[in-house]
Amino acid sequence: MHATTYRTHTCGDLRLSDAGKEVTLCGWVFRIRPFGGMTFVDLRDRYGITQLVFSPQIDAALARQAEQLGREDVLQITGQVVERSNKNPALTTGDIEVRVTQLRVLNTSRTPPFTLEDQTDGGEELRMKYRYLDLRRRPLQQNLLLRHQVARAVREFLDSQGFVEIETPHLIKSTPEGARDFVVPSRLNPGQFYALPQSPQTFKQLLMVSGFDRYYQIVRCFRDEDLRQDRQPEFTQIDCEMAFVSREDVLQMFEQMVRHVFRRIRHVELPEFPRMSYAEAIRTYGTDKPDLRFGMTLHYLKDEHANLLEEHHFPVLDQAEVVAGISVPGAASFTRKQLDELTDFVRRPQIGAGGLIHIRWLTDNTIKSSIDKYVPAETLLSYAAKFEAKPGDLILLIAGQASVTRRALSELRLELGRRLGLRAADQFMPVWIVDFPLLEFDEQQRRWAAMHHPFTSWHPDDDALLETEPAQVRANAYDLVLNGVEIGGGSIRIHNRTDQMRMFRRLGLSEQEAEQKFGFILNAFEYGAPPHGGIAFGFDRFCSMVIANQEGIRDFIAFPKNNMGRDVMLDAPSDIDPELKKELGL
RNA sequence: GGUCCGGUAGUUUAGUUGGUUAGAAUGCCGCCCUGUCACGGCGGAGGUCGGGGGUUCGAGUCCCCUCCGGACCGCCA
Repeated sequence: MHATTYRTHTCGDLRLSDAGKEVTLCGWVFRIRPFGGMTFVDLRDRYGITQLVFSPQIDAALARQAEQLGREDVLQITGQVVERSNKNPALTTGDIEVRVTQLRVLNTSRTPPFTLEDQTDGGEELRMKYRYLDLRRRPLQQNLLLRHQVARAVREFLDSQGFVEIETPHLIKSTPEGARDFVVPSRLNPGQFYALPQSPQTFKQLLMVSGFDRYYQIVRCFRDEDLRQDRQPEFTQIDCEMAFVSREDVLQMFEQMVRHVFRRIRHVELPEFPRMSYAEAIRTYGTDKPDLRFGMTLHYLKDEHANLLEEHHFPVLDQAEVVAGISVPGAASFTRKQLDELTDFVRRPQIGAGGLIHIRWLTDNTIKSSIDKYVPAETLLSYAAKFEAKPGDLILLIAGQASVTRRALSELRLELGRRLGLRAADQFMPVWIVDFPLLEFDEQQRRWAAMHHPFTSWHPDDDALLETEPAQVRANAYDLVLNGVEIGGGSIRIHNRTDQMRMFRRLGLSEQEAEQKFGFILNAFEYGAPPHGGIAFGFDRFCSMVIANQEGIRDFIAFPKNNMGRDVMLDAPSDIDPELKKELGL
């Protein structure tokens, strides 16, 4: 199948049944084991590794030549497939070897700056600089090969459901709202700029207006914001939109798509996708992207609505807006050192809790707590009971401002889940988060901003609240969360001019601004726009979850940027020719 | 915009309170070795301790500035 004028087989092809054949292989020298006289070479390509034998008994001159080969030299060899006397069960080709009779060095290699083993000795920076070498390593090859399979499975499913892949432009118009745009100067229109799309959002809505009632695209998107382990300035979305659908239709369709991919790639049947409201997620997990692989949910002694605390004359508790915590099963035996570490963890500036109160409910039914000076044991015991705790459990409490406390507990829960091995790499727990708030108040800009995006429709029951109680309006939006990672999100869209204008007005855009920035879509809505909605998946994240159940995405992208948005291999971004700059009117 | 961690042979790293010639592993080079598969044995070369400035009799080590990398907060509709 992979035979060419250069080779008859790949390095992963040959089996015992091929013994006796004369074959020609091409590949890279992976490891070389010279003995006096005979030399073994592991020849590698993306299909596998085949052991070559050079021996004085076959060709003395060739055997001497083989001793001079270096790692990563590119070879073409011809020889006879023979059964091995010592088989290697670790290799799929381990039953055979090739006794080489002809050797041609197609190209030599300098010694690579790091080893190309599965566990490389290379540091991050070096591997990025020599990305093409890093990509020779098996783990990264596997990632990219599987990424290709994920994309295939996605297309296979969507094609089967009548979706049409349509390309949309990359040179578009900069719009307010959302992330910072990357811009491209226009030579033909000096002083003016295109923007690169943050997503094809408005185009896919226009395609709905055009009647392509099932659209998708695996498409590059660009956002000029700071990077993270799971965020790149250019990333790939599975962008989807459907006309004549309700939220239920969209959730059903894409639950099936995700199931299909997991079946194809992981041979895993996912559990049913439960639904959870945004409010419930925040209350019980402290986050809108809960990891449902384990429990340890949040319990409240005091919140915005109720106070179960007694008066303790202990300001930390008495003055807190929220007092909440989690019960850690079997952790009452944690040492002082472990508890101190957890305290430091929640007090880190990024998390910002004031401190951590612990209540250890020992197996002899006694209580040991950091606050037993202030709170009597029987009261602590009654508090512990509210956490569905039992003897042997550790209760960790945080008191303070509501949002900070919830976030700290959410992070603490994940950290403990990690330490206790509750976040299993082979377990997948999806959940749809629904009923997000439509709007959130941007304290810096002193205005309301769309939580999802400004084209999201709202719950009909909340229509009257848009102008009066914006914080109370529920969006017709949804996120798909898998093991604590947001892998997709979407909404049912606004599809008439009147409501879209109400939204823009709510966001503080004047009639003129709305017309100038979004006139094209407002106009389109006046020509028979159908009800529609959709979803977009972060394809890189989706792949990293499907393939490895991990959050980082760089190892699933062939040529990623570093955390300053630089391509260290190309050394981009860089200065441009002053002449070019002049032509562009910069 | 901010916080934290790191930068020492090609590579990954150790380096005590500031004190003799900066140590190891791996890779590389040479010699030996005919069944290894992380082959093995012996030997060798390889360092502007990221850069600059300062403190000191003396700085890899302490201080200041700076560059680079990583993680995170803000930000990411």
